[in-house]
This record gives sequence, structure tokens and C-alpha cells, in this order.
Amino acid sequence: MNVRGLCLAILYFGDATGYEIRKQAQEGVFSYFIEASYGAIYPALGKLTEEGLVSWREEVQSGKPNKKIYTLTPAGKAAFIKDLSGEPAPDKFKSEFLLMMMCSELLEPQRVERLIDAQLAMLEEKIGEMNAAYKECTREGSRYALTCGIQSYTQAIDHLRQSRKNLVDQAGSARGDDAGPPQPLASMAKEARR
Amino acid sequence: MNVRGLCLAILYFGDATGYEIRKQAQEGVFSYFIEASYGAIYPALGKLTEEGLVSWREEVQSGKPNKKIYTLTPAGKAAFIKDLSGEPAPDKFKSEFLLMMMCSELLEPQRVERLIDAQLAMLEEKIGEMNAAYKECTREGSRYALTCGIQSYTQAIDHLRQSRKNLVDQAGSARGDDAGPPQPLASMAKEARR
DNA sequence: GCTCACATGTAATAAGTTACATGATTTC
DNA sequence: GAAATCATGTAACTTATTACATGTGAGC
Repeated sequence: MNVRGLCLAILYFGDATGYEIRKQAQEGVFSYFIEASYGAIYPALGKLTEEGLVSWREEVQSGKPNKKIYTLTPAGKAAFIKDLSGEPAPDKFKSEFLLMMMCSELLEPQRVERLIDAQLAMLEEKIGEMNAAYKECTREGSRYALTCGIQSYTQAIDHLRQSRKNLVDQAGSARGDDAGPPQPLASMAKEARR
Repeated sequence: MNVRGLCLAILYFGDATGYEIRKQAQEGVFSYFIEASYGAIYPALGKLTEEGLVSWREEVQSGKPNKKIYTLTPAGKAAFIKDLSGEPAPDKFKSEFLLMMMCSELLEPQRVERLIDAQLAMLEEKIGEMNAAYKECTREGSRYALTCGIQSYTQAIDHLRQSRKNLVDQAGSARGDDAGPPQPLASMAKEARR
């Protein structure tokens, strides 16, 4: 689902400004499984307005630009339901942290320690945010999505704490120019054996 | 990390063709946290060759295009280590499935059931692949990354099995044109109250 | 006979990121 | 005095996706 669908989804749950949509995607109920930047949201909202799928009213403010509060139109709700009728794209997870852990034999042990601690802190912060969102959340779907995130991150913390020592201990073992090739990956062994 | 870094990473573990790199990213040790398509890999490999970070040799084959087996050059290894020295980009997870679950009150119960079953099947398949990769895997970093994925998906299956009934039962409750606005999300309540 | 695995690559297009531009108010 | 929050938006740029093009051999 692209930013368009994401705006539709968030607006389905209630009126919001572009700013608030981004916040939902960053800290709210959607934060576990959605991404969106201003540079994507504002243009998307403009386009949705053109298409008649959302409308907006202005709320005057002083000192900041006036708020533009967007609402899903009936056509917008219909479009959203239609979007929802397709097959979901496969889940995607990307982690540079894990890539670095895979290559930690090339990193200084101290750096590996710092990376791990930063990751643990990040995971704890996200759990905090999700717990906060969970408290006031009554819909079954939202509760399911949030507990997915909370449980997943909680487990990631446990696992990382347990692995920390091993990861740090073997770090740096392949540094230096003379360090030959690494042990090949299992699935590449065939290739390497030739 | 973009496709360039990913090619460097995979080639660090051993020589490979573009085809094999994609496979690693799709089913191998990297599959849990990396994505890459041919349309991204082949051009990246060409560019890396120009920059002198990788080199290749040809292996003649009949019936298929000759294999181009890429190797990381010393300059490439150095560049990779340098890439690794930056701060890792934050992890990213995207899931249309979870978005659909959040909106399952708009979906027919039968469809929710089908979506859940497909998701469970997908999770099981991925676990199978990762277990296979794990068996022959000795590096600490790789084992950590793989167990991350295996544990995470295993938990996701448990959680989804437990939630299945609740999700299906409440599905469809907001279908129809007359279904008023949904219960607003917690963080939007303030907005809605005005 | 059909589909999958193998194997390379290009080109058009879609999509989103980053940085910029502006500026008051609040908190540390 | 600095940084974060609120609040909008644009433009240049990067990046990757999708579909196409080509072709054999193996297994069902």
C-alpha cells in the first residue's frame, strides 16, 4: 500500500491534518507497520482532494500556517474499501542493524557494543510508544496490530540481550588486510567448492 | 543500505552471480531483512565494476547466458567496511496485512479468514527456509540474524492463531453505507471531541 | 504441454526521500 | 540560547519496481 492508501486508512479512523497523519505513522497505532514522510503525504492529500476522495476545512491559527483538516468523503470510503479488496502485498522488513550484526567480525567490538545498546534503546522506546497507544485502544484490529509490535519487539530485546556477549566476543575477528576470505555462507559453499 | 551495499555485503561472504545475489536476498540468510530485485541488482553490479569495487569472470554455459561471477576486490572490501562504519538506518517494517487487520471491520469475515490463513502459510514457509539456512550456518552473526527471524515469525504465528477467532468474529461490523464513523483512534480522540 | 529454475539485462515509470523555505511558541 | 513542536508545502534527486526481451532443460 502506498501513501495514498495510508492516508485513506488513517482518515477512515477520523479527520486529521497532514501533520497528524505523519504522526500516526510515526508514533501512533500505525507506527509499527507503516512509513510516511511529509514529502509524500502532502502531495498525496492534494491529489486525493482533486479526485474527490477527501475534502478539507480550514482552522485558523496564528503564528503557524492554518490547519487543513481532512475528511474522508463517501467516495473516499468506497475507494478505500476497494483498495482493501485486493491481495495484500507481502510484508517487508529491512534492517541495516541486522546486516551489521552479520558482518560484525569486521567491526570493532566496542562499536558492536554501542550498536547493540542503541538498538536496545530504540526497541524499548518503540515499545513504550506502542504501550501508550494500546491503553486507549478498543478496536480488535488495532489491538491485534499493536500487540504484534509489542510482542515482537519484546522478544527482539530478550534475544539481543542473550546474544550480546557472543556477538561482542567474536567481533573484529576479520579485521586487517591479511584476514583471508570469511567462512562462506552455507548456500554459497557449493559455489566456493568448485 | 541500498542495493549497492547489499551486493557488497553478499559478495563479502563469497563470489556470486547477480542471480545468486537475488536468491540470497530472497531465500537465504539475508532474506529476513533485505529486499532486492533484478532490475536493481544488475545495474548496481555494473556500477560497482566501473568503480573497481568488484570484478568478474565468465563461466561459459550452453543454453543460458554465460554466468558472470562477481568477486569483491580489495578496494571493494575497504568500501564495504567504510559503509559499515556509518550509523545504521532505522529498521523498517511494512505490512499491508496488518493494515487490513486493523480495518477488518470493513471486510467480510470469510475474507478475513482467508487472509489470516494465507498469512499463516507464508510465515510457516519462511520459517522453513530460515531453518534450512540455519542448519549449515556457523558464523555467530548469521546465526543471530536467522534466529531473529525464526523467533519473530514463530511468535507471529502463535499470536495470529490466538487472535484468529476474535478477528473473524468482529469482521464486517462496519460494512454498509449507513455504518456511521468508526470509533476514533485513541490519539485522534482529542481532535474528534472538538 | 506447461511451468519452474536457470541466467542476463534494459527501459519506462512509479514512488518516495531529503533538503529547503518560513516562522511562532514552548521547553530545557 | 538552543532545540523541539507545531504546521504547511515544493523541488530536485535518488531509488527501485515492473514489465519486457530471450532461451534452454528438467520435471510433472
